[in-house]
Amino acid sequence: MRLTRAGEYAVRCMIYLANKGQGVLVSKQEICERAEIPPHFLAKIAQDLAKALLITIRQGPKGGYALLPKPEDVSLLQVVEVMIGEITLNDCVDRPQSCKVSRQCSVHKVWNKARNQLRETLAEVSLAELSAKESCIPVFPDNASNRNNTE
Amino acid sequence: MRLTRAGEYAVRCMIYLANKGQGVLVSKQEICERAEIPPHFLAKIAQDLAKALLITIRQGPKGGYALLPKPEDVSLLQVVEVMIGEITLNDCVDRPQSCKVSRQCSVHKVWNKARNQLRETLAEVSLAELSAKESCIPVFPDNASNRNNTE
DNA sequence: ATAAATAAGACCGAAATTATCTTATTTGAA
DNA sequence: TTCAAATAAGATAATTTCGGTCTTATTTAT
Repeated sequence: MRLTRAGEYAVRCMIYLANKGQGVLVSKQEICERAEIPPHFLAKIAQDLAKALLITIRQGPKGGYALLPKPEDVSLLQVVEVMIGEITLNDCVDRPQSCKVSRQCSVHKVWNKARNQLRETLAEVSLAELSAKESCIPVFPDNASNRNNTE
Repeated sequence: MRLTRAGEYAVRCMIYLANKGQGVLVSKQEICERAEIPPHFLAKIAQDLAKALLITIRQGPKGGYALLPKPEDVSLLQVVEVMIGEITLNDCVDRPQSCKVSRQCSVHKVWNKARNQLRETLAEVSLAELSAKESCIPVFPDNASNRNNTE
């Protein structure tokens, strides 16, 4: 019960882009190197992010990725669920047929509460907040196009 | 990011046993049939539960499983974590080396909060509470050796 | 036109999951 | 005290998911 690598990479990629600023084009190569993501793997992840309208992709020379919405409009939950689907924690919560009396089931209720809390916690935080603070993704001086990070 | 079948089966088995009452021996067969668990799979799960001192196993004719602690002393979290290990949600939370600056990382902090909340929610509820209410595990009249369920 | 850069999706190996099967071992009862 | 019932213990196997790579196509700056 843990986030997949794809989910982890997607979060790193999005924070890196958020750090550059909305709409700022960044080459795939740069993202891969700085955020330590296998190039071909990022390509696949980026396609999912683009499909979800979280980034735009530009092909050709000088191509790359750019954050589409404003950083404050993208939650951690959004990014994660684009990659791993909606979080349910328990089969029973997702598929009523796997549990005959799901609505009344006491176990179901606990999992449902846990699930709502988890999604809420991840939904509360935006890319803007995450990239403003120190994170696992290295921030180089030349990246600070839209925000200072002097401390 | 969801509970495994093994975890789900373990919960069902424990609730079934809790319904019978602490120390009441129940045959593996009965549990399998009523809680719909593949027999050989339950055998393996039971070994883990026994190792964690949540049940006792009796071999031979008239053998079976019995709940070892009092139902109110076993939380849903305990049962789940016996099967899937300690819940961490994110690699970064579990293994400091996977994240260079884990302690200061803003993403890390969110996952850590989410993880603590999730574990807390699962820890709050005991087998006693779960088996007292309606659940996915069928309760037959002859099972009500220690509690009535007339409504 | 050409070369650079990414798209799209097939492909693949490793690991985890979800079992099942086989061979002990225990134990109640004839 | 033997026999059969019931579970233990661990090997094996099918399936799915994960993590990643590879190939071919498409886009686009120069």
